[in-house]
Amino acid sequence: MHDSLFRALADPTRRRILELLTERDRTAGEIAEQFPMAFASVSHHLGVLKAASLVASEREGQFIRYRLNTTVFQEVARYFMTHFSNGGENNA
Amino acid sequence: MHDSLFRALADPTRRRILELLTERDRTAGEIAEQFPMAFASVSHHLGVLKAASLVASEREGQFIRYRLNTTVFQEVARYFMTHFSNGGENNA
DNA sequence: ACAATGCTGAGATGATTGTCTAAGTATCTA
DNA sequence: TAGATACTTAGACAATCATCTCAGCATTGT
Repeated sequence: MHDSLFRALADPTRRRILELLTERDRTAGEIAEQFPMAFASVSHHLGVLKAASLVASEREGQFIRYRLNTTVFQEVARYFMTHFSNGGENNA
Repeated sequence: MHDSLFRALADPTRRRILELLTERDRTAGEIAEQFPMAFASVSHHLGVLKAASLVASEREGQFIRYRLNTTVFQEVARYFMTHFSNGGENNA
Protein backbone atom coordinates (compact mmCIF):
# COMPACT_ATOMS: atom_id res chain seq x y z
CA MET A 1 0.00 0.00 0.00
CA HIS A 2 2.01 2.95 -1.30
CA ASP A 3 2.08 6.39 0.16
CA SER A 4 1.52 7.90 -3.28
CA LEU A 5 -1.84 6.18 -3.42
CA PHE A 6 -3.28 7.91 -0.38
CA ARG A 7 -1.77 11.23 -1.32
CA ALA A 8 -3.35 10.88 -4.75
CA LEU A 9 -6.75 10.30 -3.16
CA ALA A 10 -6.42 13.34 -0.91
CA ASP A 11 -7.41 15.84 -3.61
CA PRO A 12 -11.12 16.28 -4.44
CA THR A 13 -10.44 17.04 -8.10
CA ARG A 14 -8.62 13.75 -8.47
CA ARG A 15 -11.40 11.84 -6.75
CA ARG A 16 -13.87 13.46 -9.14
CA ILE A 17 -11.71 12.38 -12.07
CA LEU A 18 -11.83 8.82 -10.76
CA GLU A 19 -15.60 9.00 -10.54
CA LEU A 20 -15.80 10.23 -14.12
CA LEU A 21 -13.69 7.29 -15.21
CA THR A 22 -16.03 4.94 -13.41
CA GLU A 23 -18.74 5.82 -15.92
CA ARG A 24 -16.51 5.20 -18.93
CA ASP A 25 -13.00 5.64 -20.26
CA ARG A 26 -12.30 9.18 -21.38
CA THR A 27 -9.63 11.19 -23.15
CA ALA A 28 -7.64 13.83 -21.26
CA GLY A 29 -9.60 16.53 -23.06
CA GLU A 30 -12.98 15.05 -22.14
CA ILE A 31 -11.88 14.94 -18.52
CA ALA A 32 -10.40 18.44 -18.51
CA GLU A 33 -13.54 20.09 -19.85
CA GLN A 34 -15.41 18.96 -16.75
CA PHE A 35 -13.32 21.25 -14.57
CA PRO A 36 -13.05 25.03 -14.32
CA MET A 37 -9.29 24.96 -13.97
CA ALA A 38 -6.62 25.17 -16.64
CA PHE A 39 -6.10 22.24 -18.95
CA ALA A 40 -2.53 21.82 -17.73
CA SER A 41 -3.69 21.54 -14.13
CA VAL A 42 -5.97 18.63 -14.93
CA SER A 43 -3.12 17.04 -16.86
CA HIS A 44 -1.03 17.36 -13.73
CA HIS A 45 -3.70 15.58 -11.69
CA LEU A 46 -3.84 12.81 -14.26
CA GLY A 47 -0.11 12.39 -13.87
CA VAL A 48 -0.47 12.04 -10.11
CA LEU A 49 -3.20 9.43 -10.51
CA LYS A 50 -1.11 7.55 -13.01
CA ALA A 51 1.96 7.61 -10.76
CA ALA A 52 -0.20 6.06 -8.06
CA SER A 53 -1.38 3.36 -10.49
CA LEU A 54 -4.96 4.45 -9.98
CA VAL A 55 -5.40 5.04 -13.70
CA ALA A 56 -3.70 3.89 -16.88
CA SER A 57 -3.51 5.62 -20.23
CA GLU A 58 -2.83 4.81 -23.85
CA ARG A 59 -2.46 6.97 -26.90
CA GLU A 60 -5.13 6.81 -29.59
CA GLY A 61 -3.88 8.97 -32.42
CA GLN A 62 -3.88 12.54 -31.20
CA PHE A 63 -5.83 11.56 -28.11
CA ILE A 64 -4.74 9.95 -24.89
CA ARG A 65 -7.38 7.76 -23.33
CA TYR A 66 -7.52 7.20 -19.60
CA ARG A 67 -9.10 4.29 -17.78
CA LEU A 68 -9.51 3.23 -14.17
CA ASN A 69 -7.25 0.59 -12.74
CA THR A 70 -10.02 -1.13 -10.84
CA THR A 71 -7.67 -3.72 -9.40
CA VAL A 72 -6.00 -1.09 -7.24
CA PHE A 73 -9.34 0.05 -5.87
CA GLN A 74 -10.13 -3.41 -4.71
CA GLU A 75 -6.77 -3.54 -2.98
CA VAL A 76 -7.61 -0.32 -1.18
CA ALA A 77 -11.01 -1.58 -0.15
CA ARG A 78 -9.50 -4.82 1.07
CA TYR A 79 -6.89 -2.84 2.99
CA PHE A 80 -9.54 -1.00 4.94
CA MET A 81 -11.56 -4.12 5.57
CA THR A 82 -8.71 -6.24 6.85
CA HIS A 83 -6.67 -3.63 8.69
CA PHE A 84 -9.24 -1.44 10.26
CA SER A 85 -12.64 -2.99 10.54
CA ASN A 86 -13.38 -5.60 13.19
CA GLY A 87 -15.75 -7.49 10.96
CA GLY A 88 -18.62 -5.20 11.79
CA GLU A 89 -18.37 -5.05 15.58
CA ASN A 90 -17.42 -1.86 17.29
CA ASN A 91 -15.26 -1.96 20.40
CA ALA A 92 -17.66 0.03 22.55
CA MET B 1 -17.50 11.06 2.21
CA HIS B 2 -15.73 14.12 3.58
CA ASP B 3 -12.63 15.69 2.22
CA SER B 4 -11.08 15.76 5.70
CA LEU B 5 -11.19 11.97 5.78
CA PHE B 6 -8.99 11.47 2.74
CA ARG B 7 -6.64 14.24 3.76
CA ALA B 8 -6.29 12.59 7.16
CA LEU B 9 -5.37 9.30 5.53
CA ALA B 10 -2.76 10.94 3.31
CA ASP B 11 -0.10 11.07 6.02
CA PRO B 12 1.89 7.90 6.82
CA THR B 13 2.25 8.77 10.51
CA ARG B 14 -1.50 9.01 10.85
CA ARG B 15 -2.03 5.70 9.08
CA ARG B 16 0.48 4.13 11.45
CA ILE B 17 -1.45 5.56 14.39
CA LEU B 18 -4.60 3.96 13.05
CA GLU B 19 -2.85 0.63 12.76
CA LEU B 20 -1.66 0.90 16.36
CA LEU B 21 -5.22 1.55 17.45
CA THR B 22 -6.35 -1.54 15.59
CA GLU B 23 -4.42 -3.66 18.07
CA ARG B 24 -5.93 -1.95 21.10
CA ASP B 25 -7.02 1.38 22.48
CA ARG B 26 -4.12 3.52 23.66
CA THR B 27 -3.44 6.75 25.49
CA ALA B 28 -1.90 9.70 23.67
CA GLY B 29 1.40 9.04 25.44
CA GLU B 30 1.49 5.38 24.46
CA ILE B 31 0.93 6.38 20.87
CA ALA B 32 3.45 9.21 20.91
CA GLU B 33 6.29 7.07 22.23
CA GLN B 34 6.08 4.94 19.07
CA PHE B 35 7.25 7.86 16.95
CA PRO B 36 10.56 9.70 16.77
CA MET B 37 8.89 13.09 16.46
CA ALA B 38 7.93 15.55 19.18
CA PHE B 39 5.08 14.72 21.48
CA ALA B 40 3.14 17.76 20.34
CA SER B 41 3.42 16.69 16.71
CA VAL B 42 1.76 13.37 17.42
CA SER B 43 -0.91 15.19 19.37
CA HIS B 44 -1.52 17.31 16.30
CA HIS B 45 -1.97 14.17 14.17
CA LEU B 46 -4.42 12.80 16.72
CA GLY B 47 -6.39 16.00 16.36
CA VAL B 48 -6.53 15.61 12.60
CA LEU B 49 -7.72 12.02 12.92
CA LYS B 50 -10.35 13.07 15.41
CA ALA B 51 -11.59 15.90 13.20
CA ALA B 52 -12.03 13.33 10.44
CA SER B 53 -14.00 11.08 12.81
CA LEU B 54 -11.48 8.31 12.30
CA VAL B 55 -10.80 8.10 16.03
CA ALA B 56 -12.55 9.10 19.23
CA SER B 57 -11.08 9.96 22.60
CA GLU B 58 -12.10 10.18 26.22
CA ARG B 59 -10.31 11.36 29.29
CA GLU B 60 -9.32 8.84 31.96
CA GLY B 61 -7.87 10.78 34.81
CA GLN B 62 -4.67 12.34 33.61
CA PHE B 63 -4.71 10.21 30.50
CA ILE B 64 -6.64 10.58 27.28
CA ARG B 65 -7.49 7.30 25.69
CA TYR B 66 -7.96 7.02 21.92
CA ARG B 67 -9.88 4.37 20.04
CA LEU B 68 -10.67 3.61 16.42
CA ASN B 69 -14.00 4.56 14.98
CA THR B 70 -14.37 1.34 13.03
CA THR B 71 -17.70 2.38 11.54
CA VAL B 72 -16.02 5.04 9.46
CA PHE B 73 -13.54 2.53 8.07
CA GLN B 74 -16.32 0.34 6.84
CA GLU B 75 -17.87 3.34 5.15
CA VAL B 76 -14.59 4.01 3.39
CA ALA B 77 -14.24 0.42 2.31
CA ARG B 78 -17.80 0.40 1.04
CA TYR B 79 -17.14 3.64 -0.81
CA PHE B 80 -14.30 2.07 -2.77
CA MET B 81 -16.20 -1.08 -3.46
CA THR B 82 -19.34 0.56 -4.76
CA HIS B 83 -17.88 3.55 -6.55
CA PHE B 84 -14.77 2.22 -8.11
CA SER B 85 -14.71 -1.53 -8.42
CA ASN B 86 -16.78 -3.25 -11.08
CA GLY B 87 -17.50 -6.24 -8.92
CA GLY B 88 -14.20 -7.84 -9.72
CA GLU B 89 -14.12 -7.47 -13.50
CA ASN B 90 -11.63 -5.21 -15.14
CA ASN B 91 -12.66 -3.21 -18.20
CA ALA B 92 -9.88 -4.52 -20.41
C1' DA C 1 -1.19 25.18 47.66
C1' DC C 2 2.48 23.38 45.04
C1' DA C 3 4.98 20.46 42.05
C1' DA C 4 4.87 16.75 38.75
C1' DT C 5 2.67 14.27 35.00
C1' DG C 6 -0.12 14.00 30.70
C1' DC C 7 -1.64 16.22 27.04
C1' DT C 8 -3.18 20.19 23.91
C1' DG C 9 -2.81 24.84 21.67
C1' DA C 10 -0.27 28.79 19.58
C1' DG C 11 3.16 30.62 16.76
C1' DA C 12 7.12 29.97 13.61
C1' DT C 13 9.41 27.69 9.77
C1' DG C 14 10.79 24.70 5.87
C1' DA C 15 8.69 21.45 2.63
C1' DT C 16 5.03 19.99 -0.27
C1' DT C 17 1.08 20.92 -3.14
C1' DG C 18 -2.29 22.94 -6.47
C1' DT C 19 -2.68 26.22 -9.75
C1' DC C 20 -1.25 29.30 -13.42
C1' DT C 21 1.15 30.66 -17.90
C1' DA C 22 4.28 29.54 -21.37
C1' DA C 23 6.89 26.40 -23.92
C1' DG C 24 7.51 21.75 -25.79
C1' DT C 25 6.14 17.06 -28.00
C1' DA C 26 3.20 14.05 -30.78
C1' DT C 27 -0.28 13.32 -34.25
C1' DC C 28 -3.22 14.50 -38.08
C1' DT C 29 -4.47 17.04 -42.36
C1' DA C 30 -3.52 19.44 -46.26
C1' DT D 1 6.55 21.05 -44.83
C1' DA D 2 3.38 23.87 -42.38
C1' DG D 3 -0.48 24.58 -39.44
C1' DA D 4 -3.83 22.85 -36.30
C1' DT D 5 -5.22 19.90 -32.54
C1' DA D 6 -4.28 17.18 -28.23
C1' DC D 7 -1.74 16.83 -24.49
C1' DT D 8 2.47 17.18 -21.31
C1' DT D 9 6.40 19.44 -19.08
C1' DA D 10 8.79 23.36 -16.89
C1' DG D 11 9.01 27.21 -13.97
C1' DA D 12 6.81 30.40 -10.73
C1' DC D 13 3.90 31.48 -6.87
C1' DA D 14 0.50 31.34 -3.12
C1' DA D 15 -1.58 28.19 0.05
C1' DT D 16 -1.42 24.23 2.87
C1' DC D 17 0.99 21.00 5.79
C1' DA D 18 4.17 18.63 9.10
C1' DT D 19 7.17 19.62 12.39
C1' DC D 20 9.39 22.19 16.05
C1' DT D 21 9.53 24.87 20.59
C1' DC D 22 7.26 26.89 24.15
C1' DA D 23 3.29 28.14 26.79
C1' DG D 24 -1.07 26.62 28.84
C1' DC D 25 -4.65 23.52 30.96
C1' DA D 26 -6.25 19.36 33.61
C1' DT D 27 -5.34 15.84 36.90
C1' DT D 28 -2.76 13.52 40.62
C1' DG D 29 0.06 13.28 44.71
C1' DT D 30 2.20 15.36 48.68
